[in-house]
Amino acid sequence: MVQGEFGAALSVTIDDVAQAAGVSIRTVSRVLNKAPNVGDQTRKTVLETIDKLGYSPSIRARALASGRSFLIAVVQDDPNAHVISALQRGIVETCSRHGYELVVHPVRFGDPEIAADVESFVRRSRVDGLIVLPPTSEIAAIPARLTQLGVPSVGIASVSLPEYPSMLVSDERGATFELGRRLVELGHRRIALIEGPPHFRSAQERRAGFLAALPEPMPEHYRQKGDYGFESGLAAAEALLSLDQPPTAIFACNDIMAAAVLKVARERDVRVPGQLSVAGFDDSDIASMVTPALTTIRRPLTDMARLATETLLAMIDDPNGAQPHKSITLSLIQRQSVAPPEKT
Amino acid sequence: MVQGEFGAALSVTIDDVAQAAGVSIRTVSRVLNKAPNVGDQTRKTVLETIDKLGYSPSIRARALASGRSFLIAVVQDDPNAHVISALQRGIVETCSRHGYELVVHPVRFGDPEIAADVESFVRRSRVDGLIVLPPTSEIAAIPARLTQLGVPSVGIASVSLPEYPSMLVSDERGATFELGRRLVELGHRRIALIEGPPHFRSAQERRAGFLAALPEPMPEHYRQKGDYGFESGLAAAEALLSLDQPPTAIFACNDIMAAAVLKVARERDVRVPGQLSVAGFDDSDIASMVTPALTTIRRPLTDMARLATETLLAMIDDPNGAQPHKSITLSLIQRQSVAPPEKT
DNA sequence: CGCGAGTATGACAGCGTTGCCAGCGCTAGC
DNA sequence: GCTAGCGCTGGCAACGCTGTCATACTCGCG
Repeated sequence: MVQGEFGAALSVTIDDVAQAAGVSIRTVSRVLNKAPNVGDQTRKTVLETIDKLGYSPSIRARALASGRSFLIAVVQDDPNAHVISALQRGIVETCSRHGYELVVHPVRFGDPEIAADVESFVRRSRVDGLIVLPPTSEIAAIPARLTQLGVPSVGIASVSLPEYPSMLVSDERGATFELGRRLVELGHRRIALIEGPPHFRSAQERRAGFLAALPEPMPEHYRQKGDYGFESGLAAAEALLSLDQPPTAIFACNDIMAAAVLKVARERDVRVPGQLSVAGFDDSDIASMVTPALTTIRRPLTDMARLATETLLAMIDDPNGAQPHKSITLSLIQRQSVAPPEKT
Repeated sequence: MVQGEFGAALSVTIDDVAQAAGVSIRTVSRVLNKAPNVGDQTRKTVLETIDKLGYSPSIRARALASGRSFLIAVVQDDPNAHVISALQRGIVETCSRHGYELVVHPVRFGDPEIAADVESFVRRSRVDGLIVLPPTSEIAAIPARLTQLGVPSVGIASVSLPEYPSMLVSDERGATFELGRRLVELGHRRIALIEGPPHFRSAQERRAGFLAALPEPMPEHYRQKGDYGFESGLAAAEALLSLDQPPTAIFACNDIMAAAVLKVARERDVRVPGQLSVAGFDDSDIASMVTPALTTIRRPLTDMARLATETLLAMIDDPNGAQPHKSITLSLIQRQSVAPPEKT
């Protein structure tokens, strides 16, 4: 057993510490867990010994003995690196503040076995709780199974699912409503929409909020289907800009498709925002990199992740204390891609 | 104890299975671990019982008993969501094929305590091995400590560090050399460079390869400092395009800065690729979303991650079998932002 | 001066698995 | 016919912690 703090052997155990400090392992354990009823002098001696031997407790053994693994997992699909990465940042940060580690478990949204897959993952890894990211968080079967297993979970989504013991709901509908109203206020009347994948609840929310803000129903040919991918945005933009009466404003349900609109507009010499206003959703990196910079809607992803994680850890600490679903208001980021329509 | 595959209690243990199958727990364990010397009939009975009870072994207990946690970790900074996410995808995929889970441990590149932080993380979590992503993989103190602890690690970087028991080295220098030569072949003579952060080895490599390809030394005022961020790209592009003799080609050391060049060029009505060719590095999502689409260099990130993970798992299985460092060749992706210079 | 209550510590038994070794029955070899 | 050797199985002791309960000691109060 190597001595000294640096490079101490990985195999220093609680027994070594107890022996060196002249106390029982139970007392060392108490010090480690900041339990009450330890004498000041004893605590001091133990801490010094721990330091001297370079001991760190084995999370494995602790897990087995205490029934808690100090591991939480994040369940994610990854259609959008920007979103995942911002969320992960908030989760990990909160985890490490509380002595937890984060395990990532990617899944595929379309997989019919997805709930079974998550269940088997939880059984194997024995994580203490899960955070489920969108769009996977829209699948009710997952929280249903987790609750049945007695494993706490928090979902982050745009709609509230009763199956989740706790959720963080971002009000995407409200935000797109606000965006829609803003376009109308600016004087736009020929307003078009590029939708997200129809089986995503978030896409439905964004559409519903936006449409509700318009003074009259949107004509069918102004509603284009998209799948959040760049190619689909290109196709939709081509279709819209080829119309006899092209729109003066387009809301694409994410920034990637909005970027595609900008590209098509540029190729066709349609001036943005003069002839055409364009708005996106997500405030991803590209929103400020394209020309003109995109007006878009921002979700405070990292903060949401932090909040979700705090909630999850609270549920783990107190399995009975109910955690309410919380709603998050989003903000409209105004940049250069939206302006009043030019007079013709 | 609930019966049936779906929703079986989390607390079915190996004892329950052994009892139900009429064998000892040791035999169940053997079946679980695909150990030899188990009778066909016995194995069949045990497997059926496992299935019937919906049993899955506790990774925690297994970790304690076997000395292996079946957890590996990825150490990452996250300057670039695209890169991290592509790498993570490859790692996780390989992990789950081999029954491992992935723990993420984010760090900050500039943190002077970074090696100590990683060490303490490893001690606590007792992961079986680590994959270190760039740019953190350029810090030699990290593999040095890990090796001392006896924990296998694999680094992914643009340069080979002898401290790593195994590395995956992407030949960024070779790739930017090729890009430089290509620009020269096209007839460019006034060629400029926007560098990455000087303390990143990758940035040094990209610069060195590119400069080596040019027929003569690059004038100082054509070499602009950047930090891989969009803002720094804007500033560098402004400086370059304000020169009396502006360059006819700019290589920005990542796509984000290259996108910034495009934005500035557009604002100044500099035609790309006619008056100015622009190249980036990474082939990130935005490379194909900007107008014109960027010529850039692609690292096969997901494949690299898979390979690194396979290597790590092999090292875990056989701690003595040396794993050589491997070099990866990168490919030049030609899009619309590069063309021969216009005759003047 | 005795006793109850509170504080500090330790002994012991798990937690759910695997490592190690012993032992069973059977076959092959002399 | 006896034994060595092999295939299969089980018993027991870890692995490094925490939970629970017991114990020793201290203090204050009637």
